[in-house]
Amino acid sequence: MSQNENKEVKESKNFIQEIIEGDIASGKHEGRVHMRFPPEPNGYLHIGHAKAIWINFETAKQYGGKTNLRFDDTNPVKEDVEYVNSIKKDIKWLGYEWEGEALYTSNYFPQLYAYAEDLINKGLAYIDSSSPEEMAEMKGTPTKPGTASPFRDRQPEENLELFRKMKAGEFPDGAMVLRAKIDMAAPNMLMRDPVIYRIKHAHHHNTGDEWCIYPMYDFAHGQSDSIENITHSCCSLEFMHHRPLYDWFVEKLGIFPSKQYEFARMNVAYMITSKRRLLKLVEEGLVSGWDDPRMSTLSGMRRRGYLPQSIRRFCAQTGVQKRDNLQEMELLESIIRDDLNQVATRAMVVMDPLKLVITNYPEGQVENLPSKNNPQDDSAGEHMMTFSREIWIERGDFMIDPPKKYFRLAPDKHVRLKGAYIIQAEKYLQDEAGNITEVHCKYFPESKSGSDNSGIKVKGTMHWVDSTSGIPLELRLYDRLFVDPTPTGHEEKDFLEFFNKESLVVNNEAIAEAHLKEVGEAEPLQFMRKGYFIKDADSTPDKLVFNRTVTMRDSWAKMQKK
RNA sequence: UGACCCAUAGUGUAAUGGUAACACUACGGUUUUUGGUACCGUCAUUCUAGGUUCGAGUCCUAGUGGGUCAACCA
Repeated sequence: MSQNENKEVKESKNFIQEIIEGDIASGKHEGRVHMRFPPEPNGYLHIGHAKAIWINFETAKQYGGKTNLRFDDTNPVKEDVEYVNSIKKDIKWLGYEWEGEALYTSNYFPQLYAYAEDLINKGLAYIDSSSPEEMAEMKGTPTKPGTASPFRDRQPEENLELFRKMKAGEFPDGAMVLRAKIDMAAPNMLMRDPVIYRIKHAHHHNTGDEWCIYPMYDFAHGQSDSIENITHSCCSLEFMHHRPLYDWFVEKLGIFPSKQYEFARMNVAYMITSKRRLLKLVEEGLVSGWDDPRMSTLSGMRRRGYLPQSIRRFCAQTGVQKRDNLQEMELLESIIRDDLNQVATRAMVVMDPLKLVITNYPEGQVENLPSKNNPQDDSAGEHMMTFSREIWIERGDFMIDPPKKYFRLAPDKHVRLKGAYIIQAEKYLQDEAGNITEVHCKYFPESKSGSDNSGIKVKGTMHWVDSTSGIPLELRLYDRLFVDPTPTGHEEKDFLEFFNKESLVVNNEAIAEAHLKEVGEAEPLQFMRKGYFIKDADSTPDKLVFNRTVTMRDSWAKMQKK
């Protein structure tokens, strides 16, 4: 756990913690706390899942409890081992360890089948041979009660026989279903005799071809919680209406009484988490894949250079409650910058190079200057940079006719080259089009960084790269994927209309100090005055590629806009 | 024209019947060899109307507003 996580101790309790503390106080389950994270292996984990993972694992940990990882794999046509593996990888990356081995709802199919027969024998479930259309018709509407299926009064013996034949594979998909017999007039639509088993002659990623009938979510989830002796089953708000059903099965089956609690899922501005829409971005080639650094997936954020502890801190700071919420990106970015600031190795990279000649620096001379790896942390050490007569500076750092409060280089102005000398601009060269091609300066030898006795005071300090050792770079500059905070919140418009065409800008002009040749793939970097970056796996020995994680805060740019 | 859930600064989260707090954002300032970092300051009488109480953001009632529910998905 990071320093930053520890320094933000939260004393106030969320509603789930209060429930748990109440349960512990009353001696429920002997004070045991056992939770679970139950993803369906049908896609990649995203920022919304991170919140659910955080709630379950952190809360259990806080009360000395355990958290299971259970793959809720009751629908064979949607699921795949590829997703199982990526989900495990992402949870570990986030920094969590589940209790024992990963579990699968599909491993409980025999038990769930037995529960179903039990319900049939108790006269609480029946085989309905109606078509899906007929069933929908008889379901009613929220304001109009449903009507009973003509098969609702089938006797247990017949139901059992049909159910066994279903299991034996004697019927085609869709021929019939098993329904719980509850109340066709219930105000809660889910209590109007929900389907609990359906026929699917499909290959399952875990059970293969062993089964051709599969339980529905409602007949699997609560029971699986119960089988695992889960004490607190936390899920998002949209499952609220399922709770009465969850409790009904627990009661009628007489099994361990797990309890379900619902929290509001976390929404983040400018991000989408709908699997369908994320897939569309991938399919239409608007992003490079599920791990594109702009994606809200954990794999995308990892590649972007977000630290797992930053995501954890974000989850902690956004809280747990039952109201709809839209978190601002500014909070996430502020946390990411804060964490990266502590650990990122500093380097100098010029993104838009302009040649600068130091006219009074001896031709052919090259000196080595030390550069701190991290001013926040002396133990991070330092590395060497070369300095010579010709260096690269940022084009935006020189102006012929600067505005007020411009602290950078301009004719006759002084400025410090970070870690090197103070220079003063003397003249500049232009091409026919009027573009500045070169700036000529003089330097003050006695102003050397660390031993400055020049007495010159400067307002600005600039980054630079030496021409004798600088290396070319590819920079991938990422921005938010959408130009609207809620791209899916406009009924009239498709979310793709809000796609940010500038969400990726590739820069192939950048020149970096040679030290970057030595950095590893997971090493967070700060390109001074430019932002935080991370080396991308697309890098080759000839061409290093870096992803921009987040820009620096830039109060000058903000001032300029006004 | 049903049921259920929700309502506190721009955003998000606290305040457990007793002085509305914290973070982010925004704005202003100090420090600084990153216009970064760090630090200081400014910004709400809690959706509305009644009620209970010595006292209500908190409890009750009624409105208003938002969300969710009619897959052989999870």
